[in-house]
Amino acid sequence: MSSTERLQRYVADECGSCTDEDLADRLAELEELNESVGGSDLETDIELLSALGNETRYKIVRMLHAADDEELCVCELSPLLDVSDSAISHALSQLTDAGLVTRRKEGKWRMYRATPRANAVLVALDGSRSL
Amino acid sequence: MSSTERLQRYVADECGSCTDEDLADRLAELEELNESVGGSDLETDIELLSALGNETRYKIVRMLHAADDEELCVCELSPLLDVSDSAISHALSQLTDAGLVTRRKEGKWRMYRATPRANAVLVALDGSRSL
DNA sequence: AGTACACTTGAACGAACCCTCATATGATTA
DNA sequence: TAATCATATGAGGGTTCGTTCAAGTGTACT
Repeated sequence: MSSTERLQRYVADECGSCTDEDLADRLAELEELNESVGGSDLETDIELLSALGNETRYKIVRMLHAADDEELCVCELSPLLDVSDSAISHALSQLTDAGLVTRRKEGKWRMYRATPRANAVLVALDGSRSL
Repeated sequence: MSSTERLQRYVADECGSCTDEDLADRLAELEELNESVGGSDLETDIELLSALGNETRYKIVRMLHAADDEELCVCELSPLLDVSDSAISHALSQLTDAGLVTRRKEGKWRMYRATPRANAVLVALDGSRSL
């Protein structure tokens, strides 16, 4: 069964009848909704969201965000995360790739900072909690 | 090696010296950052983020968001997603659990709508893209 | 140069995920 | 009541993920 048959029945249900033309119109409308999805850089957004959607990585970004635009070094994150340094490093790499943190060398230490985009997403999460 | 030793060396590097007291102070500061993480309902946020961090589910929410607060029925989502109806249904359940969409029965059809929280997060993503 | 340190990177492995197929449910129609 | 339809739910299996361990950089100190 093609899935447009079901859509045709739905439009008929909605409007009383549904010619092939009506169906084509509806499909075009839906296609337009989908276009707007494409315009949003799907891959980048999903990389960002799935990077944040993990406890270790989320906690890291939260701490950097709470640090109020100050940098933190790996050795400051480590005591509060109960995973290995290696896991933290993997997490930070992924967060960097996703555009959520930036990295800077300071002697033998590595400093990390949340990006404006990371802050924006966290602010949105906080602000929408009670909606 | 306890990870606080490394932190102690870091604080010493930063400030010239680091007594056990200085270290304890620093740890307390970091602990405070972590408290603010706890205040953000970690589990709920992560459920939301990881729900959105998948192509099928992200596309669904994007379409519902683009539909401008109108409902869409499963049969309208289906033609534009190249996965099975079953996969779409699984996706919608997970999105419902995560608080990103709401479900309503209309005869034999099920209507879905993006929640205010879903809209807020997508707006934040769009608004922060160029930062 | 050699050692210690602060991470980073790659391999590996169990756990979690995301899909499909088969089956169930609840509503509508014949 | 039986059949059909729209969707949901459960089981299964291949794939991806997240962590740890082991080994690799690059920097600083001796």
